[in-house]
Formats: sequence, C-alpha cells, structure tokens
Amino acid sequence: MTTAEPHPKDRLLATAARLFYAEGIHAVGVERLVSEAAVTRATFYRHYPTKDDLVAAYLAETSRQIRAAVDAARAGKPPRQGLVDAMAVVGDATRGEDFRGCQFLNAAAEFPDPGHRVRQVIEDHRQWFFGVLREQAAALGHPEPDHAARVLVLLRDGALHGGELDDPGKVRATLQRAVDDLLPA
Amino acid sequence: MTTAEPHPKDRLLATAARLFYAEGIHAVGVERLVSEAAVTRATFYRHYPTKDDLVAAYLAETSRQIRAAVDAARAGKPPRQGLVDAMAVVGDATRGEDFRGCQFLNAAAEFPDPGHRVRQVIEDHRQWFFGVLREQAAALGHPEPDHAARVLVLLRDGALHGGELDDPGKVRATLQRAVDDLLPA
DNA sequence: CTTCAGGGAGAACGATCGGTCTTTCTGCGG
DNA sequence: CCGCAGAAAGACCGATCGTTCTCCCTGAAG
Repeated sequence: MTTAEPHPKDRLLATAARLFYAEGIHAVGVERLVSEAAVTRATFYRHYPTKDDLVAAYLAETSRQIRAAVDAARAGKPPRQGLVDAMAVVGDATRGEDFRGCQFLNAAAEFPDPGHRVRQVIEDHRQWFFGVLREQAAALGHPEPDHAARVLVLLRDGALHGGELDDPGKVRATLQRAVDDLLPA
Repeated sequence: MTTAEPHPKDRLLATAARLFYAEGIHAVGVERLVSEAAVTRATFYRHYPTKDDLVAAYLAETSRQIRAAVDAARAGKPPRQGLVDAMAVVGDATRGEDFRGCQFLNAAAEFPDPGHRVRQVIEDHRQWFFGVLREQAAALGHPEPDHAARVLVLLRDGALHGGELDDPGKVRATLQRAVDDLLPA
C-alpha cells in the first residue's frame, strides 16, 4: 500500500506510524518500511540517519497530533468541562478499528533504556499531558490538583491499555464515570 | 551470569524471565538465552519447540507467582482489607530496583496478534485478576462490584506503567489513596 | 555391563536485520 | 540550456535472527 503523501519523507513517516503502531517497532524492518512507502533505502537514510530517528519522529508527530486534539477539546470551556472533554479524547482513542493501545507505552516497552532518545520523546509527552491535567484541576478549584492529575494519568494509562485488551466500550464508560466521580461537582 | 537453577529447563526459564523482562522479548535472541543460561541450543529446543513456547512459559510462570502473592495478601482478611492489600501487591511491585512495568502489558505490546498463544496467557491473567477484584468488591458490599473492579484494573494498569515512567514513590501513594477513596468506608 | 535418554559443544541453514554503496533518471532553478 | 539536488533501483555489507543438525560424553536404569 503506497501512502498518498506526496513527499517521500512524509510517505515514510506515515508508513512508519501505521506499521510501528500496528505491528510493533522492532517487528518492522527497514525493508518493509521502504517497500510499503514506495521509497528506496537511499532515500530513507537521506532523511533519517538511522531507524531510531524515524521512530523518534513517529512518536514526536503522534504527540503533536494528540496535543492538538486535546487542546482543541478543552479550549474555551469551563474548567471542569474542559478536563472531562480532554480525558474523553483518551477514551475516544479506543474507538478506532485499529486501536492497539498507547503509542508511547507500547514504544516504552520496546526501548528499555531510560536514556534513549525515544524515551525522551515519551517523557516529554507524558509531562505535557500531566501538566494539562494539573492545570485544569487547579483551574476548577480542586484542593489537590497534583494528586488529581496523577490519578487521572493512572486512569489514562489504564484505559489505553484496557481498551485494547479488554472490552473497549466498558473501558470507555468506566473511564468517563471514574473521571466524573473524581472531580467535585 | 549462570543462574543457580539445577535443571537446564529451569535455568532457561529463569534466564528468559530476567532477560525478556529487562530488555524486551524480541530484543533477546536465542543466542543470548542459551549462553546466559549455560545451555546448548539443542537443549533449548528439546524443552521448548520454539522461542514462542518459552515466551508463553515465562508469562505463565510470572502469572503463577503473582497469583500466589495476591492470594496470600488477601487470604483470611476482612473483604476491604483484603482488597486494599491485594492492590498493594501491585504497588509494591514498583519498588524493585529492576522494575520495568507490567510483564503482560509489555509482552502485549510486542505481540499484536490477539489470537497468538502469548496473548491468551495475558488474557487469562487479566481475567483472573479482574475476577479477584470483583469478588472482593462484592464481598465488601460494594453496590456495583463490576464497575469497582474495572476502575481498579485501570488503576492497576496505570500504576504499573507510571511506576516505570514516572516517580514510583508518588505513583504508589497515588494508587493507595485512589483505591481507598474508591471503596466505601 | 549394557542401554539409552539427556545434555554439552558447535557447525550450519536460509532469512532477515540495520546500514552503505553505485548508478541512473528526473525535475527544477539559474 | 546547464547544472545539480533528490529520488529510484538495487546490489551489497557483516551481523544476527530462529531453527536444525551431527557428534560426543555422562549418568542412571535395567
């Protein structure tokens, strides 16, 4: 399947996102990437010096999209609704046909070294999301925004994995209710 | 490092558990396994027809140990304390020096096919744990034991991943408090 | 004493890994 | 029209993948 992206670099990134997420990062070789992206090996290594660079780019792009979705979900809303809707973005992610858990948690499982570049992208994304939750919790007057944000992160991580391994519909409902119960009316 | 286990099969299993968990399953080759277990390739394949069989055995053994720990933690206790202590087993798991998240979630990230034998071991373990939580919740008179158990599973999954990627101490405290708040006094 | 299973040692299999290379072609700015 | 960057095509590198094989040795059962 040749992705519709015009530029080879974008085709590579789109193909990498699809294959890495669907099959795992170590499980997808360079040959698969270049053949499905309709790109040659030379072109691959011209844009991404190593495979790990492509992995980092894949996660960075994923983070960018999620930040946009979450920011759009909470923009211009009262704090409580903004937080609920931001968490709903997480729940909605489990709806997709090809949902296979959290890209960042899956990647972390394959990159054990905490100092690896890929892990830093993961760390960045998690800190950003935690910051969003704490900010929303503080804005709605939660007495302990830090604690609330940490619980919400636990629920997020759990929902994204349970959404793959358990019944996604139930996980979504459970997440929504847990978030609602956690916040003061 | 040659494991102390006497029988080759046990040495292989112990070595596999250590390496698979620490470095990821696809990242550890048969050569590493046999050399660190001080076993030959022939012996490897005599006991485990394929590498996937060893992976399944590793997760099955891990499940066995966790079941023993959780059952011990809740045995002969009043329902609420039993549930809290069962969940504390999860939190305590994050204490280890070499803690690297949940063996089952990590493995699921590397085995995308839901029909794979490895995924069935994972599914079994998750269903068992959910059953334990629901049973405890029902015993302590929770009005909706199913919902409570599902929330607890979310917290479990989140804690096991946050315990690796975030501050383990804070994750532990957050988990403990979230569990306490979830249950009726 | 004989038998034979189980383990040790290591060569070898085809396939694939991540990565480098040369050559040819195409399209666009000067 | 020229020049040149970027992409296509594909051979090629050493290393490692999971797996199979032969050969020899030991130790316990009959």
